[in-house]
Amino acid sequence: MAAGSDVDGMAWRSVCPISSGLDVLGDKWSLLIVRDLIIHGTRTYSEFRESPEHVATNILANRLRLLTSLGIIERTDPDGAARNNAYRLTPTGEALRPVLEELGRWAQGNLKVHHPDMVEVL
Amino acid sequence: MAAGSDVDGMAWRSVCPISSGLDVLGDKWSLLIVRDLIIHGTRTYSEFRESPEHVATNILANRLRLLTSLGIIERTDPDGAARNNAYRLTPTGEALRPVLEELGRWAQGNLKVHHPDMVEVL
DNA sequence: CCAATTGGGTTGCATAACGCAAGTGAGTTG
DNA sequence: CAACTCACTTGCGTTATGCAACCCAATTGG
Repeated sequence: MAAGSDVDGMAWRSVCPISSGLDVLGDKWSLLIVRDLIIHGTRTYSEFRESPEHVATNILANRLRLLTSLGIIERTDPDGAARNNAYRLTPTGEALRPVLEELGRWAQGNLKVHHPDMVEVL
Repeated sequence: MAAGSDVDGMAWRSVCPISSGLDVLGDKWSLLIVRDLIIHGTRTYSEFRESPEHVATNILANRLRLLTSLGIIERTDPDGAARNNAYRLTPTGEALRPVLEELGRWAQGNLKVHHPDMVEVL
């Protein structure tokens, strides 16, 4: 287990759903992976790396492993070779779409004052 | 500037609103502070500390400063003494309610399998 | 059929963020 | 006016992040 991101090692801070959602998704990268999959449908490791935020490869591999173990994403061909094997959202991951929509809407409405270059997407 | 959390030091990773929202709120504590204010209206420093997730005091002070500098929260009496001075949401902070609602909804529908003790709130 | 390339990672190490415990200092209470 | 809160700050060890380099199997080209 080289760099384990095991769902069984997940430490839940409380019984609150919001807190638990943040235990899983409360970092700067996980929801960006979900965003890319919502936009593109499927995405390979290299394609994730080409997104404008430029995630580091170790972080990317770690998050893909974690999101997979949580059932949020899955490989398009789970038995296939590593090469050319893309990721896609599971229904659980697809269910995050409203969260991203609200977050994007909030940012567009409330962050332009601090970040004027921000654009419209989704 | 003992432990500066300045909005001018904010590093935006890209022009994407979702990415920018995560630049601001993409950690395990900021949205929990917003949650407490949505639930309780106002909250003092000590009250935040009593939430079940038990945030460390330095992190709490840092996030309160950051959220204040971004205009997401404010002090109820900005000119008053530090003591008994509570925080509340600004309209920008209040606008995060749908984000938290969707996150909570998602967690309740999709995380119970990993975290059976999770309860219903909001 | 073999050398070079590409895709999908892992590893090492420096830096930054987090977490805990203890301390500080102004305002309040007894 | 001494003890006690409250709202923080500080120090320091641990964990996470970020960067660059490396690795190996599967193609691809000659």
